[in-house]
Amino acid sequence: MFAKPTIEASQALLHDLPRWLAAHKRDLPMRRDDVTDWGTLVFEIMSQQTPLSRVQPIWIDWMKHWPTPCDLAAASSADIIVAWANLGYPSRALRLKACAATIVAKHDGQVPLTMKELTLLPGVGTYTASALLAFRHRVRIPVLDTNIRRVLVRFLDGREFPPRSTPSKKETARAGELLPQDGRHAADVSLAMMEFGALVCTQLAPSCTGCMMRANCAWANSGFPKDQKRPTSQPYAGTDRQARGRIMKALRTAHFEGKNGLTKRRVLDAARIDGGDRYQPSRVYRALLKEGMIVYDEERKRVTLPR
DNA sequence: TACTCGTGGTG
DNA sequence: TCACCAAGAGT
Repeated sequence: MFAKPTIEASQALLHDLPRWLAAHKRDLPMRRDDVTDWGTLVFEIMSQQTPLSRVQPIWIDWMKHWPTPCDLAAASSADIIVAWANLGYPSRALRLKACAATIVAKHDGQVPLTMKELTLLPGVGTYTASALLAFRHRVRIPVLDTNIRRVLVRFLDGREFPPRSTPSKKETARAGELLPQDGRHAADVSLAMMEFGALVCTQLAPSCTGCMMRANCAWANSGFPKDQKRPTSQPYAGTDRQARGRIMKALRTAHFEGKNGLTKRRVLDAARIDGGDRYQPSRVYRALLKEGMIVYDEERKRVTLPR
């Protein structure tokens, strides 16, 4: 299922790709050496399913306001959700605050540096933990994001897409075995594969013409076979997610403008969208309350972001 | 395991 | 125009 690289393929992955990266590397403030562990962790969580171009300005502003876990743990949830702005999946903002609180409570304010401790933090999964250890601390550990997985299965296995939505143990093991022994070099290889997947070996329209990896690419050498089942794309228009987004945007705007929340009626109106069913507004409203994303003030009769 | 969780750019 | 996409995690 998961092929080992040939000598030539290994050479391409371990030497050609890092060299390519050096020539194409962007000077991102999130990658600078003086960024703290916490800054890196914030960046990785913001980057989950989110384009870097959208993350960069918000991350810069965010780190000025809340440079340490202690700062964020003490901040208002409402301010945090407003600062999260249009990054999407705003539950990540609350998880990031919970993550900060856990680091303060259980790790004396210092970001822990073991896979076990990291993945126990709210919002931190296998990818985020390994990315912090590899890119910030040069630990030799496989980093399997969607780009690296796609690059590896195309280049080594001749498949268009990874077989599962989440990496199996065998896939993770193969990715770990092919890394160079030196941690610093290994991190360069991972970052190069990630960037290469994002810029060249893309999901929809890879730039295979003139690709520097083509000679050893198993996918190219087998004629670019199309995968039968493509990754499931998620509809959005008319869904609960869109309705939730409308509510959160209305409350972010109200909070930003200094208003004391909105009436429940206004909130339910905001949730009415084309394609939604008649129960959708109240359904998503209740869900957001339950998740702690919004709060209802009984006395003032106002819906607000959580304090 | 499969499903749910936003948002705005893009070909 | 609109389906598809972008450094995953939680349940």
